Amino acid sequence: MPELPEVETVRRALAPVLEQQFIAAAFVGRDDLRWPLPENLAARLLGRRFTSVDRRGKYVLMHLDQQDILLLHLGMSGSIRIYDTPPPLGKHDHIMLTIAASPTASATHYVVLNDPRRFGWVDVFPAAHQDSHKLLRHMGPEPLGNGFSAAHLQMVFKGRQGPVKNALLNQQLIAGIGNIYASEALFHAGISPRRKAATVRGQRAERLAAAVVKTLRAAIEDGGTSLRDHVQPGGEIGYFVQRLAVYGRAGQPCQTCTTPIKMIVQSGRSSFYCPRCQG
DNA sequence: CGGCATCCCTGGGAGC
DNA sequence: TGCTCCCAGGGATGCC
Repeated sequence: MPELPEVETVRRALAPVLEQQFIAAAFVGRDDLRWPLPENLAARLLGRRFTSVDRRGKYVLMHLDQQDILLLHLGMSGSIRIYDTPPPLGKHDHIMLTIAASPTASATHYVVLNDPRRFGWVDVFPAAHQDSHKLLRHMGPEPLGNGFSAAHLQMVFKGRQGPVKNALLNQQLIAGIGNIYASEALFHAGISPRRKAATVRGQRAERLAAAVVKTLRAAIEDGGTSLRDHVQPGGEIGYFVQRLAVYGRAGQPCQTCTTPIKMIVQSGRSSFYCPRCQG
């Protein structure tokens, strides 16, 4: 599922359910997802209190008492569901946290991580290590934060001979953009996905930066994009799928000029664009 | 360092 | 209906 907007919908759903609440029970159904889970994960989580729920790129960072962070990445097929009664666990429900107002109070919520392909991952580490964490330390700025601008894009694209589409997917340059929103942002900026990243400067960089921000914000408003796996934690689908201009629309008319949308493969991933508007 | 191919894994849909 | 094949929103890794 999950690019920045989908992960943000997860964060927004989790925050009010978790903050200042305790883990009264923890079920961990296997010892690895993409990588081995932290040893004794269930025991380490039991009795802990959540302080706040943040997001960084495509990661959810759940802050725990004792200055720890519970990190979650949903990979390609992961989803979080929140229930108020104990749900039956399915084959791919790997982790369930029982949430309560105190470690021994009766449950208020059940938070379940489902991930059929198991490309997701989970870690627990001291908050002090966040900046040095292997998976976080090289991540680029948040596109919806203060560190992102056309000037930033131009700077990180400088010298890059590869296509701008690939550069947008590079989490070290900008955090949180995945295959859907890379195509969408490029369409809204009127830039071909094949254009060499280094040539996105000046007005083009301005248009792209603005399109990235606008596209991501609109998708968050709609609860993300549901193609096959993504559901919001309350079970709602993400409605941005109805607003996709090019992604998944090969052969359909461009909404601006009616030219058929084209699909190409770049570094093994599909890209969609209008050959006329994004010449 | 940049760029590309490969790999991890399961399930859904297309095509026969 | 049932089988096979291909594809999928992620990123680490290793090779050139």
